[in-house]
Amino acid sequence: MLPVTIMTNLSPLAQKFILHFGEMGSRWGINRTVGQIYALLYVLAKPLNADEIAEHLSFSRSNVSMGLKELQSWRLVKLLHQPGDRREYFEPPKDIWDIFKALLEERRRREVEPTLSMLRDALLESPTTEADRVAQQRMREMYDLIELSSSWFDDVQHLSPETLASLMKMGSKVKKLLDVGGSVREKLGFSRPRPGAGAAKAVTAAGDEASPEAAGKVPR
Amino acid sequence: MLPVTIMTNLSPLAQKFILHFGEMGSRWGINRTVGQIYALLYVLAKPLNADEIAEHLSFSRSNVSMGLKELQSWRLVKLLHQPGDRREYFEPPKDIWDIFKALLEERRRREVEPTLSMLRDALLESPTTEADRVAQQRMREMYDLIELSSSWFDDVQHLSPETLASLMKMGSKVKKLLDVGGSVREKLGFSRPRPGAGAAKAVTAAGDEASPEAAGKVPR
DNA sequence: CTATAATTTCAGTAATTCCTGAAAATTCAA
DNA sequence: TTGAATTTTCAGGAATTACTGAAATTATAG
Repeated sequence: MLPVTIMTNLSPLAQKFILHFGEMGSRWGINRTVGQIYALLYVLAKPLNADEIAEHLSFSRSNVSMGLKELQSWRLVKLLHQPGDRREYFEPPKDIWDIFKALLEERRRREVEPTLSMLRDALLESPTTEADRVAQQRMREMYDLIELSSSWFDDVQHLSPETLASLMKMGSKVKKLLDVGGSVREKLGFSRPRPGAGAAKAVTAAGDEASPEAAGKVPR
Repeated sequence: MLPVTIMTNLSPLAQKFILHFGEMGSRWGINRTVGQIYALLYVLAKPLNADEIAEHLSFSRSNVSMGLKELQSWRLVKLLHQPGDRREYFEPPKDIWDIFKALLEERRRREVEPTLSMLRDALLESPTTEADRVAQQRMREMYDLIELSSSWFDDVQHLSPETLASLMKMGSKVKKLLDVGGSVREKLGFSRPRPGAGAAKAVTAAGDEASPEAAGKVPR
């Protein structure tokens, strides 16, 4: 383990960063190679072609090719060309917020959408036994929560980085906004939960019944 | 692959759920076994002991033991005892919100804390070359963003499920609260960003400089 | 205590995932 | 077109991770 990878032409600082991303890769659902390629592009902050990457990290050319494909599927690197150079160059989106959003979006798509879809199917079946009735009850709790947070995420994702940053800095203080008298909230149209936008379903725990059109695809 | 696992005494509905969690396990950073054990405990909605789990899923007893240890480390199952029974029983937290929070919390601890810590170290070093100066600049952008979202998460995590659900249902409408005249915001003490609570640092992109005490451990 | 039930550890093997080099496919300048 | 430059594919071996059964450890009823 840790096969003393030789990284040519990289400062100790950059190496530390790259090795860390390699090691964390497995926890993040990408492999060592992919993590290191991404980290390299990120710290060097300039477009590199596949040969340069292979050279820096001592990976085979084909490994780099596969890694870049993977990174592109995550939308974590973009392909570009240098004038007068036939080779493909790669770099991450320059705004870190774009990277952040791409990461969360892709993760939801791969890690939660399939489960949501499975749950939807399972909830459409008619339970025959008591055990299945209980099972569906549990699945509905899970479905409601995932659906709620998923569409919340979908929603705030379109805010500008500045707005998002402001909201985050407020932290749990947003709670107080819910507490201020109804006047402000009514003005903003909070009398019923999130009208319009085909989004969040009712949360079982919170106990407020959704309006018919908001109840969505899964019958209750 | 898919070794036609025989699951004894489980309805097709439960089986579908369990198999899905097994398959998704790898994407979620746990393995098939662990995913299935969790799913089993979740759908059956009653405490089971290790032998029962092994029986249901056709796993070896030792595998179940390891899987349960893993699930406990994620705080996704709790150990309990049945009166007059010496064996250990397991069940997930009954409130789905607790499960949700445990999951996010543990994920942050394993997937982002180490990176934050690595970045902190890297930012403490004095860059010698221009390349290192650039590298540190990139690392700082990453550090600021992760630190911001991480402490935001830390913050809202303590809200009650009901409050969280309300906020989520508002979705991007919270933005409007930021837009209403300064009067309300001043009342709530938003004149400077998140005073108190040792939390969010400045966001480079948002361009507002943090006050000295908010700048935190990493010198700028 | 002792005996037995229950759980954990761990070495060995099975299964999976990763990585490489060689060959195939694609692209594009001339 | 042609052919050199570039990228992709993929079979096979390397490395890693998962799983099992047997042995060791721990817990507790008697």
